[in-house]
Amino acid sequence: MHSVWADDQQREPSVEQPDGTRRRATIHDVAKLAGVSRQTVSRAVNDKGEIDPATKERVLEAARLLDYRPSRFARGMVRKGTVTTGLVIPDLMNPFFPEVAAGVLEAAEQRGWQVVMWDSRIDEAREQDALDVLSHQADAIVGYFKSPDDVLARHLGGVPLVLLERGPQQTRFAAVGIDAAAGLAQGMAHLVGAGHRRIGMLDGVHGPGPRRGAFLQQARRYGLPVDESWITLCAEHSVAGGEAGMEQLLDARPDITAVFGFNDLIAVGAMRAARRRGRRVPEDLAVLGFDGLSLGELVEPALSTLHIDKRRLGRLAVEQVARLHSGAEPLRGAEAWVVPELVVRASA
Amino acid sequence: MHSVWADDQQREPSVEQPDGTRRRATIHDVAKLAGVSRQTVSRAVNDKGEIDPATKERVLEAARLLDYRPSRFARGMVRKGTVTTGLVIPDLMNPFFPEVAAGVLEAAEQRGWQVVMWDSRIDEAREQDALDVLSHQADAIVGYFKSPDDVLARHLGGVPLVLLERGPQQTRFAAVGIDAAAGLAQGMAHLVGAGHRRIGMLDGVHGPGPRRGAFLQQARRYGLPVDESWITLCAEHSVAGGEAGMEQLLDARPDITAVFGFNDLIAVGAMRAARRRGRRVPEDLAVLGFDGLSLGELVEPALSTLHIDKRRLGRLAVEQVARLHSGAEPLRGAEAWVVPELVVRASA
DNA sequence: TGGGGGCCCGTGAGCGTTCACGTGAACGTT
DNA sequence: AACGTTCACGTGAACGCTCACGGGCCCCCA
Repeated sequence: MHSVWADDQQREPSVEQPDGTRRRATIHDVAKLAGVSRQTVSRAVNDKGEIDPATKERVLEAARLLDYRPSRFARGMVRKGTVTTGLVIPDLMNPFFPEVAAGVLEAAEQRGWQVVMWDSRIDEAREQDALDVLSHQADAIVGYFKSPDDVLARHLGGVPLVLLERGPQQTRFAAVGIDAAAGLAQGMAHLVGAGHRRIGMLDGVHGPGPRRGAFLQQARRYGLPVDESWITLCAEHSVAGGEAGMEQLLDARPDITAVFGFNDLIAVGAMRAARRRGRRVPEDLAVLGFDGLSLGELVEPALSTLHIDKRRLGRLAVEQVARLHSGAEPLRGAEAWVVPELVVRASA
Repeated sequence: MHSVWADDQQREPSVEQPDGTRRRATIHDVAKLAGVSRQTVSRAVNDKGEIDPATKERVLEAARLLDYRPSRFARGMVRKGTVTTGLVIPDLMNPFFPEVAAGVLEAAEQRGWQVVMWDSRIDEAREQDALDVLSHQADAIVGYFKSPDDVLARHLGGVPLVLLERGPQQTRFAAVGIDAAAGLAQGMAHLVGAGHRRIGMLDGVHGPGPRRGAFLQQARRYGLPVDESWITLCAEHSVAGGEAGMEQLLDARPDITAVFGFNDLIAVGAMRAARRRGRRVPEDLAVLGFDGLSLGELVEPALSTLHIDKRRLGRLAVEQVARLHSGAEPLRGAEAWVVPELVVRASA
């Protein structure tokens, strides 16, 4: 069976107007061409009952001829219930975020919601552009944002927002967080248990955050000779960033025996840089990551890491949106946190 | 400065109706509360001119009180120009696709378009669900689809479609393809140039496609003792799939000296399986991938691969959409193809 | 022969905005 | 004193669709 659709859909506008310009066909155009009323056209395209099969076919033929497609706006006006949420991701190249996105998409699909996605590329200005646009087009927004609360509020225009990876004390918006403290408790226990006391950290670009805080807290707890000077900032959250950071850290603290990376990418970079400097991993230097990317299993040696369930993070965020949407109180505290789980492989 | 927004936005509906139920506030509610006309409210929220600063403030205050947000549907009705395209990705866990998506998002953002995303998870039914939904909500759709043209057309309802990675001879829709032939010409030349003649292939789940075709063509060209029996299908496009496939291929053809993987993930799996079997890579077995994922640089040995510019692929797809949208002829042939580039690293 | 009940189909209203006007007041100009 | 201008704001219409009706028509049974 040859379908007319596939051929006709390539040309865009379809109805000639008095002034010569072309315009998308409306339900009225179809009705006129088929010699019926708008309502009958509506019945045909939405295949509801109460229509003669013959006229239905005639109407559909007319619709095909005019390349008619119902306006989603007009439809949305009268049929309530299409929910769209915006999703703002900082960096699609970092394998962490696609997985979070997958969780969001999965949960959204289950609820019959749609997700319009935006890549802020770790740029604060683009992040605000995202808000400006999405606040007009979405019923709620979830995502990663660097901007402070008041800036967000200004660009939000009253649209509900769910922040990813911010603790309740860090924002007055609804949020879904990662329990860095619980994660580092496991991680540091493991490192210390293996005899390490001189432990460095490669922190992310944003500087002091929960992960660094938890790291220092654990260091104090075990009485390690570790303070801020054992921490190096990486210029970017990538393997290259980790390599550069590690070079720097090794210069500053040549005597470290273990290093904790802000995320797996950085940790992998750290391993590479260390080996280039002639240090064996894990014998001379243990490396612990954070995130649990699947690429950690692929590198040599396999990366020990604090694994977090990224899909769950995304699903939780959608859950939060649902609560805001229904007027319920958003989850606060432990329910809205995902706690990392130590995965011991070869690197530490 | 304390913003009212951030607090109020948490509760959802706002206007009490005669029957007791609650309803989202409309521009009319705000107008009534502020004691002005709809038009003045419109002027205030869109901050256009011709309004007294004092009344503007009064109106905005009323809007805040009612948690008023303009309906995107009503707006879309009267203000034309918001373009939304649907993006259907088969598997967000495969690092290849997020990068394509990044290209799509980038190009869409430049044009001021929005992208609603859908993860079909390599499921043909979900793929059609995606079409059913997106055909109602998007002005065009781009993505990966397994379904044949006529099925697609049936679920498309006339919405323009741009297929990713299908050659012009494989579909009557607009498409953006990968020049597998050109890629494999480089790849096989390299392998043969290194002395290999017994070359196997780990193909993807979908069976015979352009990559396999090009592989066999090159094998014939060089007169290699290679036919379909040197090809093993992998159950999934993942490292695990590649490992399993490689086991099988080594059983069937223990004498191969090189193998070409359908994609990098499979190729990495192949390397791992081969090494587990005691074969050194590349000395005993050369491995060549396809895709150019950045994780290829991270594994041991680093993966040689046919690199493709995935972002460009995404950008091209948006370009195609733009053409369809403007009524122009879509790109056909070479302009709509991205050609792989051989990147020689350690594995081959 | 009248009336009840399916079937098809059309009509008006309304969804929430914005746009193109129109209006009245205040002010300055000749 | 009459008139044009500017400013601040309001009024009807239109956007494209669906929903709740209402109205013919034909058939069947009393």
